[in-house]
Amino acid sequence: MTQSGTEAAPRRRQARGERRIAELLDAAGAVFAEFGYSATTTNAIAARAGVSPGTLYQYFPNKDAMADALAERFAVQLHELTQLMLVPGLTELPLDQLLERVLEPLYRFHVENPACPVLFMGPDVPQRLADAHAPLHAAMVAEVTALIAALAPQLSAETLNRAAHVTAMTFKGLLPLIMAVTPEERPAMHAEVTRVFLGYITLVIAAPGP
Amino acid sequence: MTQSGTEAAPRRRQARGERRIAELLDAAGAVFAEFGYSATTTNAIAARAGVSPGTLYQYFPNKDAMADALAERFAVQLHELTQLMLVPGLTELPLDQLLERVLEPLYRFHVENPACPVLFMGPDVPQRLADAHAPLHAAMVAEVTALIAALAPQLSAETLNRAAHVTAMTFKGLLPLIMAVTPEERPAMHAEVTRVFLGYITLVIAAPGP
DNA sequence: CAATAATGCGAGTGATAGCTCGTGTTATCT
DNA sequence: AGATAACACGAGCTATCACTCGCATTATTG
Repeated sequence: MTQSGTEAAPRRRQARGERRIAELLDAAGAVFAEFGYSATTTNAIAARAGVSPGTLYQYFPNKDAMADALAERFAVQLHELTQLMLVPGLTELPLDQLLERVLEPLYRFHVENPACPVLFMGPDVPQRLADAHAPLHAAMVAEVTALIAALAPQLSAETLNRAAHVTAMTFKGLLPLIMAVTPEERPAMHAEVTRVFLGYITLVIAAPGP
Repeated sequence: MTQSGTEAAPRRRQARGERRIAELLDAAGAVFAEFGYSATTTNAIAARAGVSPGTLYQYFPNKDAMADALAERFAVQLHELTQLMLVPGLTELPLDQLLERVLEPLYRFHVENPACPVLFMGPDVPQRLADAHAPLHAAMVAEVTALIAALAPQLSAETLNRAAHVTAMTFKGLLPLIMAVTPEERPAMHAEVTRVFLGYITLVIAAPGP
């Protein structure tokens, strides 16, 4: 007990270490996206990052911690993206333009980060990771609920909530389709997918109140 | 070479063996649905079926073969289901009734067979299994294409095809939502999900021709 | 320029899971 | 009944993978 017995080691991190962490997370994202969670080996992540397994374990205590850190990074980025989307007057726009504004950045983010859906929606992620995703999903549903509520004030809270859930899951379900097509086909597919939301939300708005 | 050198062993299977195979596939379905493909252990499947690992390997050469056999069983059942759905005069029905007729059996099948989406859509299934799924998906898209074509004859083949793909993926994406809710909530969720298709197909039909 | 600490390596270790094999049991055939 | 073959067992083999450890290298501190 030289200074403070219970306190953890200070571990002053150098700039090189921070870079390594980012590189390792990038590599983990690439490998998770390609093979899924369970089938991804830590040695493969280390190799993809161009470092040895030992180096990986200097920065992350285990495989789960890598997934957690990556998921946390995605959660932060998605939160920032959402804040940018929700500009005042958004609900004043025509529905098709509103949808375009909301959906386009989300599509782009997931296309650029294919590991995100793997970690948040994969069937073989550890339970704790799925739990960590719950608040993020809940926040997304809450945003959608607020949007639909502004467009269809006559609906009950329960109806709104169900519509928001369905909207969110429709988005998640159609993501693979957008990610799968070639970049040339993407705009057309993107437009077609947006029409799913246009059709559904139109119906929701037109529904009679309680 | 007692009888025929190249011919494989005849292996006359007893009724008990057939039952075991079915039990093992049922158990595999339950465990795959619960843990995903990679995280499922063959010992867990054997334990769930109430037999020893050795017995499992008497009927299946390896884990992949189990998934293949299970997927094949699903494919056959889905094909039969589809044939039952496509009765003459189906496209004469009002759109909401048509959708109900088509979607309800599909929902029920997947709720009763949760391993089906895991094997056909999971991110960690072996490549060969994903390939095996391609023709099934293509058949489904072809059926949907034919249905939409009957409803909207003015559309080009390319437009029809894209709409069918989007419809199929929307279905796949919304499946987890239906499977996740409690049986009491299921009818309401079911109806809400059907509205997604109603809204989208309405838009597709209303689109101008080329 | 030491001294100290962070970074980096990669062969090696322990545990896990797919799979085997020798043996025993049950069913079918003559 | 006896012979043959399918069925069943479960301890154990082997390959794989998450993870470790001792040591070398590079950066920061005084």
